[in-house]
Amino acid sequence: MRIVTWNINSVRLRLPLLQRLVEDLDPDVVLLQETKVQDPQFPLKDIAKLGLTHSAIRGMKSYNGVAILSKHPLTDPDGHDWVGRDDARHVLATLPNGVEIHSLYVPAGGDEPDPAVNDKFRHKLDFVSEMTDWFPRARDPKAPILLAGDLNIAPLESDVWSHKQLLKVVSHTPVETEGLARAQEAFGWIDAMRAHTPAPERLYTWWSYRAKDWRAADRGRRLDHVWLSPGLEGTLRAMRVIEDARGWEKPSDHAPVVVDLDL
DNA sequence: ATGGTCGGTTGCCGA
Repeated sequence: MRIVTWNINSVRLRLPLLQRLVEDLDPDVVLLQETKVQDPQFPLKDIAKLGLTHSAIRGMKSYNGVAILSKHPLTDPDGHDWVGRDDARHVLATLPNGVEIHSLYVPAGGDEPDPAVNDKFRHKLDFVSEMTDWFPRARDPKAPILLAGDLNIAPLESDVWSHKQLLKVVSHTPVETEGLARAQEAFGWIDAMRAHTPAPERLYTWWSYRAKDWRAADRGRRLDHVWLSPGLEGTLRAMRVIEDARGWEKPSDHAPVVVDLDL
């Protein structure tokens, strides 16, 4: 089974790029983040033409928004609002093979990495903390669960272009990377991208729009992740970051990540 | 040290 996750940064603007991605990769399931559209306006009919006829979506006006798009039927769609905000950052659904899929968009956290003065950073830390507690309470790690999306944290030194220069930059500060490590440990999540491509090999999924030549500068960060529950241990067959998609016409600033699981 | 670019029921805000 092939699963793709992508922060698309507006699903309506980039529908042609989604079409190209689906034609190129023929995925069973696509997870999206930053769809930036309310549910009634989500382009489900166009996406069904690509063969992704089943969906679980949670959107809002202008900001955030997550989706699960699938060739196969989806049951028990749901979503959670951590930190008590109804802001469309999480959706989940179950595939016919029993695998539960979660699409997640963690708050970016603003510019100032100090929760005392920056409410966006406080929100990010609280969101990760509540999510950390939720999974062991609500789910059995032995169950087959995949969690993927834009976690907005690059945890390892080789997940960023310069560990030293980014230590005080939101996405790579110790309080964030330690929080993400706790979330991973609390449920026993397997970091599928790093299981396939171990550190210290360079592995990025995001390059700023502000660089004049993103490919040459290669100042990337691994903000997008695919996590597997212990119940899915041993199923990972392949993983690839579709870096070329960052160079397509009118690109998202995130590249898609594809995993193949033996299910 | 600074400013750089995107998207959205836009003229700022969030990323």
